[in-house]
Amino acid sequence: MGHTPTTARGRATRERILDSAADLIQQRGVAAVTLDDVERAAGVGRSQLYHYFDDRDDLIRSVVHSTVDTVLAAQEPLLLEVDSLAGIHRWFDAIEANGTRQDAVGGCAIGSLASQLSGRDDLTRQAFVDAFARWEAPLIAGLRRMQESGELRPDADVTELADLTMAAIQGGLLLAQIRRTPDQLRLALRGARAALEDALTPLP
Amino acid sequence: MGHTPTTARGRATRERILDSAADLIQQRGVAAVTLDDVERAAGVGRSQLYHYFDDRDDLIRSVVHSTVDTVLAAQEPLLLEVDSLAGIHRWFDAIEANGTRQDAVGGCAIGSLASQLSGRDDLTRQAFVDAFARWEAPLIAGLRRMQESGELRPDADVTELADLTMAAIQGGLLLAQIRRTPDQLRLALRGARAALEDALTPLP
DNA sequence: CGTGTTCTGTACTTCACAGTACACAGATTT
DNA sequence: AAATCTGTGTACTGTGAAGTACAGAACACG
Repeated sequence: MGHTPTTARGRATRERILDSAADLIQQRGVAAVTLDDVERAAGVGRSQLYHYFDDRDDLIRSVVHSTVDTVLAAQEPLLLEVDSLAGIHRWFDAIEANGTRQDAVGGCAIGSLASQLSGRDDLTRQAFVDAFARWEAPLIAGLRRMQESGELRPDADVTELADLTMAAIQGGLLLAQIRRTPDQLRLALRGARAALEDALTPLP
Repeated sequence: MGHTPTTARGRATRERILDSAADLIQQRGVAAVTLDDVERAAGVGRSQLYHYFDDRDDLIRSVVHSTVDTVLAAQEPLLLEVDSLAGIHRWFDAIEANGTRQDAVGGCAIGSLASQLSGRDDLTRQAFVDAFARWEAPLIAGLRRMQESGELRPDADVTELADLTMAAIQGGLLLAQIRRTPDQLRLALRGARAALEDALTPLP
């Protein structure tokens, strides 16, 4: 785990390392980033890296955790609103808007990391399983509330609907990343929309 | 490009190298595979590698091409049948069956490579753009035939439906890879199914 | 202040891995 | 069977990048 900084300066340095590393990794991929690169980008020396992190792997793991936290923190306010079809549409719109930002055409930060690292060891893979579970949880909760309020059919499987939605997001972002055309995400979400609307209680 | 083998033995060796490299990369990811690993797995010496390939990058590129060809060749017979809802369902079923095979829980061979390598250079990224275009082409053609025969609504955008379907496949395989639960793919495809059925001509 | 602690800069070591050199073997042609 | 091309085995070199050593600066607290 390396040393946890106690002073403000130390915390700032650790953050700077983490942010620089996350940026570089996002741009070039995990394998193409060296510690020298991170040092240069963060403006720190070798000793800092090994002061705050055990080794390269520890740094990568820390980047994974920090990336997951960042993404989920950004999603949270919108995800908590998901308890009606309108709420879902607002969430989708936000995701699409976010995916259309120029710098986000690098795909989903979590998804990219996941496909690069999940083959590494089971512990790393588990980190991503957890990340997706945390991401999905508020969606499942919202869908369940929709079911209780009668908006969603009682026989609909909310877990499966949530899984399907996550898959659409990930697939859409992957294609957007490859094709460098952000609207792939919008199209991908159309499928999830269709499936969700199918599960609505039919109007009387 | 390295030397193209002229004898049967040469071709066999080149194939052996390519297959071993593809397997290793599929299992561990591009970065975690060294030339020594490939040599051992293929049972060849260093000189063979540099006889048939210019350098490591050339080998990787060749693996990409060969992987794309393999996947598309496997898909082709089913994709050509896609010109009715029943044909689509048969194709989906085959994809699901394939994704459920134990060794395929490593996600989509093309998708995995794409997210690892598309950030490298534009030429490599373009290879994946082409790969997905080739994959999608017969699907688009089939949907168009369905439109001409009246099975699909005339105002449906077949390209968008195809994109949406590809995204569902990729997202489903990514989640399946991370969660090691093959049925994520089945769920993901349910969204595509819903969108496709929405685009059918309503029964009179 | 001064003393211990946290933090930082630089130069070094080590090693794994890509890439090279070169000799040997097996086939094919005439 | 000589000549020559294609293919193969092994041992080597060079380098880039991870990891280490250690001295020096900034800071906390008496």
